[in-house]
Amino acid sequence: MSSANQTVNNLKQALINAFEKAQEAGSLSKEAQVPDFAIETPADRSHGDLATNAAMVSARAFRLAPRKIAEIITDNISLDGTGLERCEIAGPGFINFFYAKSFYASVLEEIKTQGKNYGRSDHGQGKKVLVEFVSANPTGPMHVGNARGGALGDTLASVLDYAGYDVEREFYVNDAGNQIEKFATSLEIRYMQIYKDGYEMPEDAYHGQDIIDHAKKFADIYGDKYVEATSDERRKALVEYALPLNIEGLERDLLKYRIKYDNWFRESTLHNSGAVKDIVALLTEKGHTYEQEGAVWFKATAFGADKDFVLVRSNGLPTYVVPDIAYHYNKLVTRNFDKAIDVLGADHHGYVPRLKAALTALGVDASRLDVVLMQMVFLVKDGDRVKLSKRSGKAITLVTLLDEIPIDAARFFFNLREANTPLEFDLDLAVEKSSQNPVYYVQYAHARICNILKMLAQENIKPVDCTEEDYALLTAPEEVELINKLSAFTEEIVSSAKDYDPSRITRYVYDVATLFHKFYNACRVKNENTSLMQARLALCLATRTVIANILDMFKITAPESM
RNA sequence: GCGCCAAUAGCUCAGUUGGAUAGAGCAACUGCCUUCUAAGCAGUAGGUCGGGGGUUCGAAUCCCUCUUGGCGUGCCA
Repeated sequence: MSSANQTVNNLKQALINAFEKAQEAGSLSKEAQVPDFAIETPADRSHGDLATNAAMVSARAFRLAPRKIAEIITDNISLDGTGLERCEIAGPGFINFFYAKSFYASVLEEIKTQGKNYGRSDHGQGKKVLVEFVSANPTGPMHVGNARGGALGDTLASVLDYAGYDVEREFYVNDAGNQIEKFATSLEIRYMQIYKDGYEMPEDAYHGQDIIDHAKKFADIYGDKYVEATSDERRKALVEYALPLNIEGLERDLLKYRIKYDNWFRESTLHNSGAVKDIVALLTEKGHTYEQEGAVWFKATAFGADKDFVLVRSNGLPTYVVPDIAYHYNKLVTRNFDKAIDVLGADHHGYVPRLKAALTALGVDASRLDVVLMQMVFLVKDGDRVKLSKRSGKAITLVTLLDEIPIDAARFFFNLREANTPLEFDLDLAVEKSSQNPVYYVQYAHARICNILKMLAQENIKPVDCTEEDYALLTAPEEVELINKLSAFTEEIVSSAKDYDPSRITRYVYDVATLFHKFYNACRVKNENTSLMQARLALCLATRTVIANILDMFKITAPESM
């Protein structure tokens, strides 16, 4: 447990004790129950390091003015052993607490001891979590939305790992169903166009250049062998040729994006194993389906969804939802993950209640499925939005994007905003090597620290262990604020994991960098006073550890010089 | 029509789950390098938190309502 978290717990207990003591002494009514109160860090740090609203929220219960209660509490509280030094009453009845000097020393010692593990916690209790993200259609190249999903999902998985979950990353390959049929149709027409006239691409086919390229290369290998074959044979051959290439391509491109999956889960396995059919049978067996106009419907409204929906079309083929249900059943029941987390585009939001309804009907606790919805990405170039269009085949692909901007920048920028808000991605800013570019700003802080160490090492000055007295010399506001920030790291990760929101960490590391740059400008590390210099070196090392751990979590490089 | 999400400084966004004087970064202006990286720092200016009601000690935050925008509401995925 981190020292910051420890201190909060200590304070909570000390406050509870103070209430009890005051009640026993008769200063506060014995009948009244102490309500839940909060301990937080004040927005304005000059108010104190920690604050509680305990007096305010219990005003009604004790029928006393908040400030009066605050006085009684502060008279009765003992801060011994809490890591806090003193407290004072302020404003409408806040009680503000100030850290003891030893707190700062303990933070820096803790970071030093834990090193690469600083920030990790057992919050997740080793629960098994499956994070599924990107899962782009293997029928074509990935687009910018997939790039956001990739950065978000991969980083979220890392955050959960840090927070103590047992995490697996998974890509769901839609290698079956209607989309593959459409893929086959597109390939077939492009292939036939090479040899014959009169083949037109339907409006809803895939019009991208990649389909034409596949058809050409296929023709290079097999020539006109499939022109006279039956359409079924032709389509099968084309798909068997092109699909594996596409899937390899996805894997290769994502690897370049520094994303490595534990599993590539094929939709086709669910069809082959009979799992898809079983879902329909199971729901029917339980009496949750009915037939109408030749189709099999699921009574989703009985399980909280807004509408019933079709499971099996009148042509006998299942809709896309059935394999999806089978897939999530597989995640939560067959493979028994405690949690399944899906990172999806926000246009899927209507589909989530339906999937959950089906899981509920199957007797699965649907709260074990959490969906992170991701809003649209707008690419901005020269101050204008570049409109993305998937249909035209002219959309900017993930590969093109990564050719244009550094991967470090992409992974950082896509985690700049919380998932559920539209994201403006400034292409000009992402390539800029200046202070305006937040990823450079953070990396620069890391490089600066490395440079200080390097310069001092040249003068044979090396970091040594510090005593409490050495640490106690860190009293400048810039030093104190930086240490405070570093102490909050573990809690920050836990919050980020709870909210499924890696962007909290992005902002956090930016704040750390800011506070470091301020410290750097205000306090010279190299110093006549050896004790002070060593204490500041320890602070530098601790800062570097935190920044490096976060960049590692984000799979962004931490340069030693820039 | 119904449902989900959003609206905060000129722009892009935070706002610790209802707390203290609403904060950053860009853009604008003014300063700071003979001393560890100026890819940095300090400062000035910028606000009817979309509008209107309500809840209470206290609201950007919760409830209602209206306005505007995005998305969904397929026997497409």
